[in-house]
Amino acid sequence: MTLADRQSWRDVREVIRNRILNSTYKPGDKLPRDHDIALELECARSTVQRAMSSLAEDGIVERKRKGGTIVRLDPVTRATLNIPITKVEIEARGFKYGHHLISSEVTSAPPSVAARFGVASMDPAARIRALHMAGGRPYVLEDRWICLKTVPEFRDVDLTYISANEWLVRNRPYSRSDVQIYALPIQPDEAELMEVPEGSAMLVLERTTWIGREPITHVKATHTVDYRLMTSG
Amino acid sequence: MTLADRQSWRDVREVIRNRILNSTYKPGDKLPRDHDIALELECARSTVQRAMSSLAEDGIVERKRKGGTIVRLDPVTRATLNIPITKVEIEARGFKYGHHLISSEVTSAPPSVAARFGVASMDPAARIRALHMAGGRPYVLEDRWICLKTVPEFRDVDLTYISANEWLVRNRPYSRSDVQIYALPIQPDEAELMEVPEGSAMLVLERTTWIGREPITHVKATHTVDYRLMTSG
DNA sequence: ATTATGAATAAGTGCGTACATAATTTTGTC
DNA sequence: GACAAAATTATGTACGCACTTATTCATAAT
Repeated sequence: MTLADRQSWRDVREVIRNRILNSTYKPGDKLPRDHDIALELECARSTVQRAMSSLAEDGIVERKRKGGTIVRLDPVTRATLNIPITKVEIEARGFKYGHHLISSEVTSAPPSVAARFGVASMDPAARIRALHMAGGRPYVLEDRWICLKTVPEFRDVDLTYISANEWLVRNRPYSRSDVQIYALPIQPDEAELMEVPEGSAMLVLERTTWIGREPITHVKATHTVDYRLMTSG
Repeated sequence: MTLADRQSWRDVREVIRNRILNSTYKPGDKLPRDHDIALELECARSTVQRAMSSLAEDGIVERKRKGGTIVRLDPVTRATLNIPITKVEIEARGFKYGHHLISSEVTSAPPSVAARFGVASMDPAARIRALHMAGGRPYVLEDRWICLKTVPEFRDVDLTYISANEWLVRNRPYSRSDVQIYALPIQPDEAELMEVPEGSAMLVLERTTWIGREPITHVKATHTVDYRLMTSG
């Protein structure tokens, strides 16, 4: 199967992907060397290289120096989530954004939070509890810890004007983040804030972010009952 | 800041990323052309190109032909989920995998399912309900629809030996998938199966997969109460 | 039999050039 | 001034070569 003329590395990727899909190459099989595929498809090795590294990124094949390329034995679904700034998300859905500060204090972070950052202590820390509103209705309840050693300027931010969420993302971009997603019955005090029945099943996203090795913030975001995280790709 | 000698495109990416992090380039700013960055960092344009397209994939910058490269105004957190075959996931956690078929029938798929595939009808369809066990305890309850027009061989699969999940992923790789994640209180009949109190908050993953434009399968997977989806990157 | 040593191999990276493609800006025409 | 055509520009892709690096495999030394 020779590709006629003008081709992009995406075409090469499709050819290889199709061979995996139709079992020309089966899970565990070793693929020909980049060089040979290049000869067969009449393109440069660098084009094959680009296609193959894309397939590797997608979790479809595994590549090892000298070992060559093999079709993954245990294919994984790689789904990419886009998590926007809450305000942007709400406005994109056509609702008016609102923000209520529930509490703000400087205190000592519990070990469970420090553990998320992989440090023994992250004191002093700011704890912010806030409610993001969409069209006047509760949308996300966030419980946030901020490492004041890493972000000392945060002490001077007026949270009545801008949410901690937005201030941080606009002023303190992170270099690494970790996300956990789970379901949780809502606590009695939170049920009132979120205007849902006690014990409702809520989707919770916990995000932890670092700049380099320094902790920035850890946030537990509890979403409305009907909230859905979506991916496409 | 000139890079000394041997450098990989990852180094170039880090230089640019750091400039964005420390606000040398601010959200909305236009970056220099690849060519100029290449001159400054003393490398080839193709190296800059590789670094830049990686930053674009990560959602940090946006690139347009002629328009140049700009720092994204609304930074998004791109989190990549790895969703393995359930059996592999359970065994990776050190539990013995078990699989119980609850029901299997050939029927007509409801409109809500067909709608997920973006088709008017996907008949005939197989509906499989099954429970995946980890160390003898319920782990995932799956409610699956399979398009028999796309996957006719599925009629002959003996589901007492292999789960629909595993058979499909090993025999019918997909080319496109869509994932939705949400929280849901468990239904009374499902509570008994999953051995949890009625109304417990469950994490649900719905996955829809296609091969080309043809529907393959849609599955609603309800996870154990303490289940956490994790991402790192 | 076990462990160093080293040759061979296949992917990873870098470079420079050429051309393709899309979008913007300039120019030309009415 | 409005609109279409053409020049310009920055990213996208392709290619071939050279070199690097990790890993395997065969061989030699212990």
